[in-house]
Amino acid sequence: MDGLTIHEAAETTGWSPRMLRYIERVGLLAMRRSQSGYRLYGAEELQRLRTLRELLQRFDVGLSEIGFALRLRREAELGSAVEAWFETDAQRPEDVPADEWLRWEQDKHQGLLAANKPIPLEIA
Amino acid sequence: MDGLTIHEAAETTGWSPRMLRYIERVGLLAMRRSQSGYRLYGAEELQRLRTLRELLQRFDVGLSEIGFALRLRREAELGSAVEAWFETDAQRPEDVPADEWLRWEQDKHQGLLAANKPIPLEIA
DNA sequence: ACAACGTTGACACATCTGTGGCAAGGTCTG
DNA sequence: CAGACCTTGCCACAGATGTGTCAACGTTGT
Repeated sequence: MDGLTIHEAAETTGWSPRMLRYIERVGLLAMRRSQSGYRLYGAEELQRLRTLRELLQRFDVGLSEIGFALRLRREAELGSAVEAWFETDAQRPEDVPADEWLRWEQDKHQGLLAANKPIPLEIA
Repeated sequence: MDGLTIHEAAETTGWSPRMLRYIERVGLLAMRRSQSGYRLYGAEELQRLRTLRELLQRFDVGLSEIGFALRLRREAELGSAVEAWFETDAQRPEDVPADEWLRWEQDKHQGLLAANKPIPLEIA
């Protein structure tokens, strides 16, 4: 029985057992299982879980977002489509007027929306 | 006054005026404004909005997800941190047992969770 | 065999996302 | 100047995310 049980893993990683199952459920990590179906956490898994935790806290992102990043690198079509959409404003013609329309203090404090500065769209 | 108004833009792009404002609010596109503050939509903007629409429908993703993709390419640190997290299972030692633990039919029908097949984590 | 722990599934709840609608007030046009 | 349209802000609401807890049932260790 090599590997910690879910409670032990929870203690050393900072996640709750509940969340460890959830992380698996949303598709971020697939733990290996004992024959009877118990999840087994080895050194790698534990490390990875800790790293994930730091990642989320450091950048204030959610599991679903990491999940999307995973989708981006898994589904090539999606990746290039998104890439293409962003890229569309790479070759900008020179006629961007003195842009003021950006009083982007909006409600940054309110938190979550508009942490991204928008892509300035140049006219045709 | 070059450019359509928000209602006109709404009609030709398929978004509602409400959503056009929302898209701006979440940081995906910054429309240029008339001196009095009206949003102005030119050919480029319209095209981009249509493309965005297709993108979301084709891959069933949300604005927030595109927003995150934007963050990924804007914030270099975030990007590499996420990349690094995924990469950690690139150089896998050869001892992956006959992996069964993947009866990933879970509740795929139930919809949104686990559309991602999880990263199989190899033991140490 | 009994306690301690694991598994999935369900109920619950706060917060966020994506929409709509409405109010109060500014702008444009006939 | 009146009507139509714009702006931002707020209320509302369904569905998703992130967590907790509890139930019903299987596994393990002493």
